[in-house]
Amino acid sequence: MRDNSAIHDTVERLLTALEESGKRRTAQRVAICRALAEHPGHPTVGDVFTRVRRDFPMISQATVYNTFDTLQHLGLLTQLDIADHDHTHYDLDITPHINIVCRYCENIVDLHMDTVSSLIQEAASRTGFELQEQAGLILYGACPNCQRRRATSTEGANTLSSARAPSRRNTMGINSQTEARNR
Amino acid sequence: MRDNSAIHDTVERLLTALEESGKRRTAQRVAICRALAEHPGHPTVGDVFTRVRRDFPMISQATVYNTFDTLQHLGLLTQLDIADHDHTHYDLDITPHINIVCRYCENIVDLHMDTVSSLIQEAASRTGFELQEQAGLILYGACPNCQRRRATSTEGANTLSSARAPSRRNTMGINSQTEARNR
DNA sequence: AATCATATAATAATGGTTCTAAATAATACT
DNA sequence: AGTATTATTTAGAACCATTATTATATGATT
Repeated sequence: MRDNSAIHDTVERLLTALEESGKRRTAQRVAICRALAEHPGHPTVGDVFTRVRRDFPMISQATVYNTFDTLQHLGLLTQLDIADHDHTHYDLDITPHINIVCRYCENIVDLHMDTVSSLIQEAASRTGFELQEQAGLILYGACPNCQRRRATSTEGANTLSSARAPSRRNTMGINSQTEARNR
Repeated sequence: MRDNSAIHDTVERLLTALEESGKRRTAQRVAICRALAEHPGHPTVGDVFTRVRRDFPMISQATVYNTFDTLQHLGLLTQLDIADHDHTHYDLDITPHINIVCRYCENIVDLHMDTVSSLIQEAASRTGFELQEQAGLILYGACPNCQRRRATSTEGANTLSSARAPSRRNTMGINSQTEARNR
């Protein structure tokens, strides 16, 4: 979702779905969908609002909230309520995956694993729930950088160390994305 | 965690940990820990505050917030930020499990599965994160009751139906906690 | 009992999100 | 085209869970 054609495709996918559900293709919605698609990580309403306002100075925050809400109900956007974060994050990746959150730098990393989908299916089977496949599971911990940064202080309890240091980064399903902290 | 002796043990476990960390065993903290242990589900600050105030009319909400915060930092309490819920929930169950939330009635059900722990370990291994084992993963969906209640309306998209109807059902009252044990 | 650090209560402040009503834009209809 | 109708947006107020503040109270220590 980095290069221009991919961004354009994503924007069109969102807008087409909006129109098919009876919503109108307004200039504000186009701008909001574009800002969403261009954002590399897990944007907040504030992130998108700030970006859209550059081209659209009169836009209201409520419009961003409303558009996010609509996209969410269409299943195109997942809401991520992350413990201790001031703002709600959103995720355009609606495939089953894990969002891993660093407790210290608040970065969010995507991890795609086949087992997530089967875990959800088994959970649905055992409980009788209809479960959202799109849900991004959230796990909390300390990222490698913050582990090093805190290496001299006392080791926190109830954490699970990784078996090995990762030999390579940003490969496989790992989508490492540094987000500016919105405060 | 239902009968009196189990509740008492839980309360003592919390208070002992508080004291070992240098905190005092005050009457307010005893009452708060008792209310936590007595609650069958995933209480909010308001739940505990309301309960404690019956025996302790002068208690302040801030005391509940502060005690929860302390217990959380000791790893004895997990914070559950559930999307679209007005209040933050808390969970005394610090074993790895899944919290399944109904989008319609807002009930929360616990599901313990062996695969959760291995999923977390694999995620840690792949990303280099130190991950909290205690984390309760959150999944969203529709509980069996609400599925039936909505059977006549349009089927929502992006849901995953369970393979079979659950063999045993539990009453889905407010704050009911279903314990689906892994065997 | 005096001292000192910690804990609590009461209340104010914060701020993300939601709500409201009026203005505006887009579509449908003549 | 012009008008009616409906959806959308805007601006700002309101909401309310949570956090911060501050004075008072409590408990441990000597």
